[in-house]
Amino acid sequence: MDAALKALAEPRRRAILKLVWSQELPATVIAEQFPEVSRPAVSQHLRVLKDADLLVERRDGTRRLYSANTMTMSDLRTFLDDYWTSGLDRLRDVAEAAEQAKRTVRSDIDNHRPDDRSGNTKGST
Amino acid sequence: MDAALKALAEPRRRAILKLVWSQELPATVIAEQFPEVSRPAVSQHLRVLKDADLLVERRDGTRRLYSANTMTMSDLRTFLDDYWTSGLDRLRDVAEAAEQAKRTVRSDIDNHRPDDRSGNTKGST
DNA sequence: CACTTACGTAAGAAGCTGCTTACCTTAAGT
DNA sequence: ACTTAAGGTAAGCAGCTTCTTACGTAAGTG
Repeated sequence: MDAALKALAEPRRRAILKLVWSQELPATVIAEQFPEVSRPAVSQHLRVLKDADLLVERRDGTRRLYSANTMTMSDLRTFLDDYWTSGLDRLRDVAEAAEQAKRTVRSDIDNHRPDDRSGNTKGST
Repeated sequence: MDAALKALAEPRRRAILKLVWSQELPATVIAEQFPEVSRPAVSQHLRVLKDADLLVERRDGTRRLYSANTMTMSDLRTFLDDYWTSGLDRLRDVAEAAEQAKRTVRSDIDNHRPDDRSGNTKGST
């Protein structure tokens, strides 16, 4: 799912996916829609999309027919939906931490530095 | 909108966004949830999210309170939805091109090379 | 006013991405 | 068998991302 989002972040890949959204197309034809870049470039995009499960490849002789895996798209929608609604519990936790931080700074600095998140106080020189 | 997708492609940014999904949090508290990376790193992520309009920043004294702009998220959902359903017309075009390509190759090669999309047939040595 | 907290920005290192050219393989045609 | 079409893979490069450290600045506190 993570891969799908990353794949879609690339405009060219979105364009490719759009192309094969409603029907199968052979790699060459897809590549021809993008005269800006070389065929191998498109081929690589196709691989990324396929790896992200957004594309399905079907062999026909020497040709590779690609078509969008629309299911992954709807899965993605669900995923995003889920993503934000989930984990609201631990947020409560964080919210409290925020409040705490606000009122305990004075006493907090007494034993540790909130800003110094890394433990290495490496003395330069 | 493009920016929003790119911003969400980064796992860390998704995590940050999730954190401020239901309430405002000051930058420091957000940063504290990610001990893996430095505070500036988180600050930079916050900027990207803000630029993508996924975050809203509010000043309170020396603090910056961040909260998710949920509207952008729903806009994004709409955008994605739209994206795939739109442009189905020109696809018809491409589909036909595909068929054409299939049956006119023989005569097509007679006047041009389909694979040689770049015009430079630079003779090496 | 001095000090500290909160937080952004600058500059540079390291790694990832997308592109290109060159090459290789597989399936058809003849 | 030879040739061509289709298309993936390899290697390398340029540019973008992400991270780090160091620094700068605005707002409170004594």
